[in-house]
Amino acid sequence: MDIASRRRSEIIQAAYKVFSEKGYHSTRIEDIASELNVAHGLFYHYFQNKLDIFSQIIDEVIIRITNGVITDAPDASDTLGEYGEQIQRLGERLLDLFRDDPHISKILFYEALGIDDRINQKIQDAFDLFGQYTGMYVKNGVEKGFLRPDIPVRETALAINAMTFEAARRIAESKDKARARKQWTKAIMGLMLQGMAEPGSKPIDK
Amino acid sequence: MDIASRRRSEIIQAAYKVFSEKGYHSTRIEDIASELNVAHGLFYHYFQNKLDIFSQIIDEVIIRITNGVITDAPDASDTLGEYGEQIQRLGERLLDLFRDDPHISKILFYEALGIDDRINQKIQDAFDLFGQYTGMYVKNGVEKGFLRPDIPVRETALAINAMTFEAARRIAESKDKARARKQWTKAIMGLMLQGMAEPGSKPIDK
Amino acid sequence: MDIASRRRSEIIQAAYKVFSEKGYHSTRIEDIASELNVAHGLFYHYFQNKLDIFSQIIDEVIIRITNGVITDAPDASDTLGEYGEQIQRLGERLLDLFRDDPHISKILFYEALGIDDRINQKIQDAFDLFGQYTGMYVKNGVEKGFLRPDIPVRETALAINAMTFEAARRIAESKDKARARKQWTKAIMGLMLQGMAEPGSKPIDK
Amino acid sequence: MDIASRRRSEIIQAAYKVFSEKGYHSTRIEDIASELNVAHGLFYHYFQNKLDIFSQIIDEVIIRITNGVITDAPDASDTLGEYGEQIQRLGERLLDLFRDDPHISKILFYEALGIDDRINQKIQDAFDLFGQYTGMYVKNGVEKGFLRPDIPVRETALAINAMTFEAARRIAESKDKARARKQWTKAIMGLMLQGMAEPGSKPIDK
DNA sequence: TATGAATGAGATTTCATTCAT
DNA sequence: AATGAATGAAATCTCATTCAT
Repeated sequence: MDIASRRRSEIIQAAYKVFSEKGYHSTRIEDIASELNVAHGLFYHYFQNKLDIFSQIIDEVIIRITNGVITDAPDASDTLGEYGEQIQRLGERLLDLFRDDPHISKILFYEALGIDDRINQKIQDAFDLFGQYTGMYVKNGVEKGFLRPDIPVRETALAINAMTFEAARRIAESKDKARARKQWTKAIMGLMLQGMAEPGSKPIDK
Repeated sequence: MDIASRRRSEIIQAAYKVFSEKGYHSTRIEDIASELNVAHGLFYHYFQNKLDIFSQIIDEVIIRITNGVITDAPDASDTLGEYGEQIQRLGERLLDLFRDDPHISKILFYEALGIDDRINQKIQDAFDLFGQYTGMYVKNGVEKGFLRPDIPVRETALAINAMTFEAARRIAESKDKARARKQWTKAIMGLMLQGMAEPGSKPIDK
Repeated sequence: MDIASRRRSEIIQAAYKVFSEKGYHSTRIEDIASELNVAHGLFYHYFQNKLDIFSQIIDEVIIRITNGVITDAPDASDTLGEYGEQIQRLGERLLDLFRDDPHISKILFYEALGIDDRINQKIQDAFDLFGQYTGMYVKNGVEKGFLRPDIPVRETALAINAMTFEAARRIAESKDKARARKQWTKAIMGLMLQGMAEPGSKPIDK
Repeated sequence: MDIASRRRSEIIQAAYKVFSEKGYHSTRIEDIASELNVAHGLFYHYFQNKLDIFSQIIDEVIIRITNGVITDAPDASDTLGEYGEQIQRLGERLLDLFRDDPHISKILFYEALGIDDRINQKIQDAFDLFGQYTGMYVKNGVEKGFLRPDIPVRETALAINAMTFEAARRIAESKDKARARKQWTKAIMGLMLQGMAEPGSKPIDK
């Protein structure tokens, strides 16, 4: 890797840290530069402007999540049991990502929105993509017959993701992360596989 | 209502609109003032500064949601059937709120975070409160015996809320809102009451 | 005194107080008005603008000092003894004025200068007038033969005044005002009548 | 001297000039900048804000006076004659300072007071220090026996300083500065060493 | 590649003053 | 006479961006 590329990623690293700590608007180019003990003018040798680097950082974060999470083939499971294992692995990988990089949560959920329409769209697109991916799992389960056929696939997938991201955010902020993770996994897996109802209790027919 | 109070709410209305459209940082005091055809100096007769009014708007939004949603006694249901109805009413009221005021979604989910730590905290607190409220429903169900006793109450409650707010946001952005709402309701109610599993399919024991 | 005149002097009183406490630039018209529990718009029924009232206050202060101090005929004393008594009475009257109104010192020495050229000039003129008045005493003493004939009258008079105003300012700020006043009187009278030299000590001839 | 330091002192020089001409409040940052044909934003690279630079200027002025005036050892004189010479040198050095820099008088006596409490205090402290210094001279004279033992040291010292600063101010404003200086020196030295009384005239006993 | 001095647009905020009621 | 809502000029300060070195 040449010097320029190294510098470039150093700046990205520094910016990533500062953005996630202070937020986009409170971060001055100077803050990023002084994080590296470098003149702030140098910044503009590597990036167009402030939004440019932020946008790239968001891209990277999204790619990181995408690559980290999307690995299994969604049609690999043939039984509810396999499905459960598969979906849990999926969630675990996501939680690992957030655990290993505490900035991800802050920048993605708190600092990235409301800055720029294109960034909003990017994030929106990413969540849509995750939704589609989760949706493929659900669809597979329905087609294979181990998930209810009347499930609204897209909305259910997005709901699962919403729960999962909420879990990631909450675990990141919790004291006892190990315990929080266990509880959240149980809660989400429970809702997905069984629902909350005590077997035997019957809802009224509608 | 005297002139001052009227002006005050006019300014809040205008600010609410502009903030939700342009976001906090892109909104200039001038934008709010010119929305009312008023000198921008007038703003400072009624509010300390830009953050002050934004903070008050967030307060109002939170109060509106709280009042709109929290009405039923969480221990009113005695059967899974009643519980289902009750929880659905709850969700419907929330969706009504978001449907009736399109700005609410934009300002709450896209523009409010990352502006100021106190605002972040306020929103965090509100979501925690909603979580506790939902948690009381779940707890009631567990105690009455129609919900599984091994549910992690707090996390499940937060998961339910996460799904519900995701639904609200998605419906607000959807074209066919009526249909979206129906699908989302079905998805969430399905996850909560039944889970996704096709009855008969058995997960592996763990 | 009619209502209008009463209001007018109420406002002057309030303004005098606030100006002397906060200084000209830090005083808002609102501060003056709220001191009287009156709408700030009312101010402009009685005064042209902020500088107008400040200028009038300075006028009043100067008149007060002038009237309070300038009473004796400067040529009334015929001996050094009478002169000493006369000049001491003069100083005492000035110190009384400053003692009875603690604001005078603050507004005159700390807050009035550097606001406006015309105000500077006014104060300058007043001090010149006091200098001329003191100068008449000195001149009388020289002419009557009990003061040294080689005294530079104008400068000596201004020097005496400078000491006296310094005394006034310092006494106003001192804890034990009675003692401070005694010491200052002794110091100034001593310099004027005797100088500091121990009789017997002779300066080198020049 | 590097570019930054040079610029820094250029700005101080320009500010010093403009402040002394227009006063603190009438001086806009823009005025200082345009004095140097420089963008006003540059100001903020070198100084925190307007008060910051003014405060530094006052510091410098005080240091300049202190260094320029306080040089002799106050206990160096053993006779009234030596004392007279010493004290005159002291005054001359002060007058030289004010003569060589016409701004000093304007900024110190007209523009610096009433701006900010900390600045007021600074000036107050400086005058107190000068008072103590002069007081050491007086004390030395009393101890050596060539000054009257009943002199109130502190007040007399402050009175001497008050006269001297009044002299400095008046000379700065006079047309014929050389003559004014001669007269003032004579007046002050006369008061200090001899008093005004014609030898032979006796004050009444008290 | 690196520096950091310099620029200047732009936003917030203050508050003296006006004026309709 | 009294009110206080409304105006808008003006000033401070910030900081992304440029560019000469």
